Amino acid sequence: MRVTREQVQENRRRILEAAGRLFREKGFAAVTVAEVMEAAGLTHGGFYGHFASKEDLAAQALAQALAPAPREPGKAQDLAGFVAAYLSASHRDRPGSGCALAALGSEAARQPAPVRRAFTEGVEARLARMQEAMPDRDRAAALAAISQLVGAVMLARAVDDPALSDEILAAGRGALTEA
Amino acid sequence: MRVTREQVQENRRRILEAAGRLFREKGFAAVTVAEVMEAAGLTHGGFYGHFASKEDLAAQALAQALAPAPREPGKAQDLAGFVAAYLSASHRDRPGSGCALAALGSEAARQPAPVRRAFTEGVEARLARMQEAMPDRDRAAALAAISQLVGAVMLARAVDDPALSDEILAAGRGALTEA
DNA sequence: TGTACATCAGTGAACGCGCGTTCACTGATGTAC
DNA sequence: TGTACATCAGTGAACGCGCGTTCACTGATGTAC
Repeated sequence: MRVTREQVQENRRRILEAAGRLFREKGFAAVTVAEVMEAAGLTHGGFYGHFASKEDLAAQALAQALAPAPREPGKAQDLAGFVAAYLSASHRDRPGSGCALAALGSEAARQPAPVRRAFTEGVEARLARMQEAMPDRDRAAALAAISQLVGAVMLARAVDDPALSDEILAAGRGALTEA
Repeated sequence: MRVTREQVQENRRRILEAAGRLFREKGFAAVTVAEVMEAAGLTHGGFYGHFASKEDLAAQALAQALAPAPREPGKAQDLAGFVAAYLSASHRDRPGSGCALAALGSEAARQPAPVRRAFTEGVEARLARMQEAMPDRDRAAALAAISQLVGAVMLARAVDDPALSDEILAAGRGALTEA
């Protein structure tokens, strides 16, 4: 059944949103096209009307997931607050709505070119933000901070010992706060 | 054709070695049992004589890949040297023989229990080593250093811009050397 | 030590299943008049 | 504005393929005597 042009755009948006969440939760390989479409409230057959392939979806969903959220104008960069939120148990426990760099980092290196491109642009966007939040430090310090954040969340998620997981997050907060 | 008991052990060793390399290079999902067996010089049918399942192989291969290399006795811990080697282009470009934490980190969080157990033991072993290399710092500092190292290599591999990739590694070296 | 037989590691064909992708069809939307 | 028809987004069955796993078989090893 045909659908209004507005509904087409809304459906596309829902597919991308569901894909972004599912990829972050389960990884690229474990998510199926049918699963994404079902999460978006559609059937799998219509998928190829919106995207050329699963790879195309992965690249676009990653790009959207990593697109910088529009910053409230006038709101100052708050490094301490950002670090606390990033290295929180809540972020660790909700990868689906969290940072895609930490959720998909080691998988991204093996993805086809468009996916790596989206990932790289995400790193660059986060770098720009981090530099704004650390105006008295150089670009290298901002890059190191991003590595620290991403590495800590990734390890905190992978480890099966809750105490060690909490310790990893706390250690990251300590390292980035004292610096 | 039956094979000597020594050959059985040698074959098992080769399967684990090939699996450890392939999993780090391609990730858990992208590696097939047949591919591992072929890399070990065998045919796929014999696999289940050695391992209960692909998951069992993943857990054992990861445990072996993360087992601490026997340290040369008397050799002092050299933090600067370790950091330089870990954050080198050579390590970045050879995941198959590199650190499994960086190669499989974000995927490990979604693996079944035995794989996560092996990963966790790997983190603990690296933590013990790192603490020996940083005798004047506390455990949290060692954990933060590991997060920094793992995060930097992971990002350096995922990014598709060689200059940015080099920059990420250099930033990590700077952060861990000045501290 | 030599021999006969039992064992069993490895082989390769086959099975079942799930996945990405395709396609004929449906029926509501959009448009020409 | 109303009507007839063309368009096309979405549906769901089907296809092809690759993968994990199983299994009957082979033939060299291991062992009992």
